[in-house]
Amino acid sequence: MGRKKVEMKKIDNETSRRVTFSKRRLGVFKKASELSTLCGAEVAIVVFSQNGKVYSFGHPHVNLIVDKFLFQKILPGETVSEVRNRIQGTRVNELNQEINQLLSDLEEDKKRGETLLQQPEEEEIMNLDLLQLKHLLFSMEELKNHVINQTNMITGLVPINTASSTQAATNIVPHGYDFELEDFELLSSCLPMCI
Amino acid sequence: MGRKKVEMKKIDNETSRRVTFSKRRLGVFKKASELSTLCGAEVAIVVFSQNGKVYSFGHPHVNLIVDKFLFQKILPGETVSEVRNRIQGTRVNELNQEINQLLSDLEEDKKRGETLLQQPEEEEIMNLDLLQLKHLLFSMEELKNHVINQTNMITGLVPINTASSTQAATNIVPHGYDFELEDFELLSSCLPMCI
DNA sequence: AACTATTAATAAGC
DNA sequence: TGCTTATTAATAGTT
Repeated sequence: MGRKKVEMKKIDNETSRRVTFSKRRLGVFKKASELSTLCGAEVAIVVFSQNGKVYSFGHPHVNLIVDKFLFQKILPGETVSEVRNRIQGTRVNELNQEINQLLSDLEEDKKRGETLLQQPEEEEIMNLDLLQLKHLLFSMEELKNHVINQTNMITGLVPINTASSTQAATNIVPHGYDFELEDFELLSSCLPMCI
Repeated sequence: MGRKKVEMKKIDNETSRRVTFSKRRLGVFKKASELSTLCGAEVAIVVFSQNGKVYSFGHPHVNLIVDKFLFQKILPGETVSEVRNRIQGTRVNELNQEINQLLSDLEEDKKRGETLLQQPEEEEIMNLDLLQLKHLLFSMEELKNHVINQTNMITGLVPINTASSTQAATNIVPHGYDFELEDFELLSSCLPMCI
């Protein structure tokens, strides 16, 4: 949609890549807001630039929608296998896989004969998430205690001391130990499964 | 971009609203995939239709990016207050708030003199998230034990029995008790804060 | 950051 | 739901 038709491959020139990123990112956000307004839908978008800078958009709010996304799969009284079965049949995964497939096919076609230099990108993400998994142990202890304490305040029970459990978590993972990737599921895949 | 310019307000006719939703949703996904391809960015989109059906898109993958989004804020050794300060200055929130503000303003303008019947929508989401917060207690226990057990398997320590902690969580929340909204932060706001 | 020549998305119709 | 076309909207290249 401009002076020239653009090839659907990564833009080489860094300057024009940045400019295009800014323009199109805003474009996607605008389209998303229109979708939300016109159709009464809830939309959340998270974008990471190549430099790792994050941009997000959400209506009514990113966090609300991300929460809903992470926990929608859990229904009261549902067993793990029931959840798995239900999720298998959802159109989400179909659509997602379909589009990712199309993307991959397209990229494959374009890359014939080209040297591909942006391979390590996905691995970096995995490593980043793994690093953060270590923090998850602490996070979960803290969050759990927060929820428990809030609950107890409402129900009038005695609050639980957070110090002990945090200490416990500290002892579980030897400092400096690096996890193996295949031993963990990612949080967003794992959390909804654990009922 | 069609035979007629469309007003930026919710489409009344349900049939055409659905058609537009399908078309534009795909449009947004396509734009997102192009952004990803052209600029080497990572993009995740989650859309909930008015009927609560969820559609998602992500490159490299929705879950990967959502994880990264939830946990990006935690850096090794960073304290809670440091995280809070750093997040305050991030451009994410600025942009997000800016666009949500524009959206709100636009809707406000359009709604002058109209009866607004879609108010309860946001409240529904809140209630849904609250319902699921109850499950969070169980989820966290299970996830914690999963992570701990995996860790112990690697480090050669004795695995922990998951039954007892799940039982403990069961006792904390009296069955049928409804939490008060203001007593909880949403998961995606809360988790990254708990170091 | 603004400006246009073009392309791309899509509203309406079938 | 899918295809077609008149039109509008997004944006690539330029300044």
